[in-house]
Amino acid sequence: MKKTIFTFAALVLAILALFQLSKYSIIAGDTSIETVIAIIAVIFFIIGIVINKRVLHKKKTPTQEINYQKIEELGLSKREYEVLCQIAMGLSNKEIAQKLFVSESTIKTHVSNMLVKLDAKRRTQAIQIAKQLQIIPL
Amino acid sequence: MKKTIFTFAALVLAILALFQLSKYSIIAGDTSIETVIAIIAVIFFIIGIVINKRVLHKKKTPTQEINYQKIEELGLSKREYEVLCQIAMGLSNKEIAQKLFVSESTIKTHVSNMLVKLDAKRRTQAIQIAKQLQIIPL
DNA sequence: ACAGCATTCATACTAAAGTATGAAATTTAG
DNA sequence: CTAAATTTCATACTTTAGTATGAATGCTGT
Repeated sequence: MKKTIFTFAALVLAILALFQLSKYSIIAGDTSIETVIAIIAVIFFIIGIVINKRVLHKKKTPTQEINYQKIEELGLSKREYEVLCQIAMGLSNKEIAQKLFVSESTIKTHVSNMLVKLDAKRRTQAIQIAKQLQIIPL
Repeated sequence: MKKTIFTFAALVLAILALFQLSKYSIIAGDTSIETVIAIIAVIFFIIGIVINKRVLHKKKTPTQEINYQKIEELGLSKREYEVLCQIAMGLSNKEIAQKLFVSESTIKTHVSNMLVKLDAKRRTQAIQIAKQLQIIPL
């Protein structure tokens, strides 16, 4: 954060200095107005690009947003969605049952209902569809 | 493409007009040099940001690079890798067999060998591991 | 209170996935 | 050319996945 403030301050000072320099150059008559304007234009053009790049780089966290609205549209219940996520993690029904502290048959019920709602024939297809619909993280 | 050329031409004309305008304003004496420079600076700053945004937007194709070296490290054969990709697409063994014009038992063999090499217990886990290793597209 | 939904579980069944083993044909690299 | 690896396929078997049905419990909104 300190670095950001320092950089910003330095930038402002540099710009002010540039302004003064350009003014004196024009008054002194050894530089045309067009040249000064062109230089200023190029410099700020570059500054614009650099700052934009910085900003975009900051939010370069490809955290795939989850489409919660889609989950509701599909009518997926909380439990069904939990099971779907565990399936995507590569767990078996038995493992999911242990993780969620329920019986395997319960998981089977959830899986079966979830498959119908996602219009999938297999759990692997459910994973594929869920990723496409962006309802589970990549 | 025509739109790009037209936009670019319009931009250049606008800039030239701006230059002339600023020159006359200064000569006429009803605008200070500082003001003109400031306006130019802001305009080019914005132009820089806009152009940068356009360029970055073009290559906004997050085409996940596939780590082919990793595939070799794992000792996955061409066929095993093909099968892995089809599994990730959500296909069953039977469907994969039809797609690759071989018998289902052949696919089973490939799957079994692939699972060992990926150190996975199930095909869903294989998908998960393969994504982590970036050997299949997201 | 009660209808509706989600969650839980069981049993019984079918289908798909995965393992093990053996073997033949093909490709590839030395 | 030969050895090693790949690809192919089959059979038999075990395990996991998925379907169908029925039922009990608990929560929620009207």
